[in-house]
Amino acid sequence: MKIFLSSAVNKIDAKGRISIPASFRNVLEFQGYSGVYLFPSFTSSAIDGGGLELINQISESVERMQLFAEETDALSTALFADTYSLSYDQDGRISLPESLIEHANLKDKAIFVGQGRKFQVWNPYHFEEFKEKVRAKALEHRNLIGPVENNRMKAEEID
Amino acid sequence: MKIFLSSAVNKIDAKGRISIPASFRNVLEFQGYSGVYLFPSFTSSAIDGGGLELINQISESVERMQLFAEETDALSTALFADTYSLSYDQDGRISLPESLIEHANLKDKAIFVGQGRKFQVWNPYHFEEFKEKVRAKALEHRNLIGPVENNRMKAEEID
DNA sequence: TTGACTCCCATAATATCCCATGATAATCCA
DNA sequence: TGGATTATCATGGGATATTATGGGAGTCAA
Repeated sequence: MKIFLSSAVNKIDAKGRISIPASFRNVLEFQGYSGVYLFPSFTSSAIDGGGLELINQISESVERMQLFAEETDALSTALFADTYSLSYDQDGRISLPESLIEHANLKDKAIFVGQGRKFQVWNPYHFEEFKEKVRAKALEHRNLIGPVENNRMKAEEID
Repeated sequence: MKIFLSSAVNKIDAKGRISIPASFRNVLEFQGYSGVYLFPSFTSSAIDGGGLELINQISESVERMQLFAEETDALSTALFADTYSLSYDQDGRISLPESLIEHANLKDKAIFVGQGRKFQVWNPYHFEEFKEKVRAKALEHRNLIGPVENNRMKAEEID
């Protein structure tokens, strides 16, 4: 089990805690850290999250860019200033920082959405809206995705 | 045996469990994981499934995209948010997530349909309807199908 | 003290483990 | 070859483990 898959709605309790889905915790612990790295998504009102592998990939790609010193500083500030490292308790719960809650517009529930090597945390209501757009895009780009749908007839050829 | 062949109707029991056909389990274990990856089909009210090979092909096609590219979030959400990794128990059974049951309109029975490197899970009744449409279309387009040998797996890939 | 944050335990719902059974298919052997 | 013995498989059900979540008690700092 190596990647973040599927999605789950969990509750934010009265103390501000929320459970990380058990299947996500498996992936995180496989990467060697009983916690998550969270930061505001650049493109949506959601929280991006991942484990050690994600953080390593991001810092490596910054180094590979071979920028001038001040550009590297600016970029890593942009990437890491709002990134939180949160280790979860023995029941698998974290409490989210206020700035992330605001960025993602979270109220009493949040949905954890698997995206392969990372995941996102959304207000469930806003995620439904996003998903509608996603479906349209996925159909457009279906041919890029690989072998999944290529070995059988497409629906429009049948109906 | 390396590919998913033939089909079988199995029962969904009172606890929501269903057996993966034994011949499918052989293929899955050959790929190195005693479980399946399931996700809603983009084009039909069925569940698409496969093993490690399928999920690796999908993740590789996403990895090739840029980490922060604008559409990467959308695409990986479409691919991974509704994909479930379900390892079966020692009797070869899984319990299907509610969202997949709804998508495929499953009641008390489901048919597993081999499709080579992946398979599908259908409500048996809906699958029969689908097959009728496919047959009709195949007759219309039979002149396009070409020589038989080109469309079939080679013998050594099957045994 | 007050509020924020731990750690720990309780619980209900669900999922998984383990064993049993009947049916069918495969194997064996005289 | 044919009949009997074994395996394998799908499925049922009781027992156990896991999960998400609520809440009590202790810690620390302002």
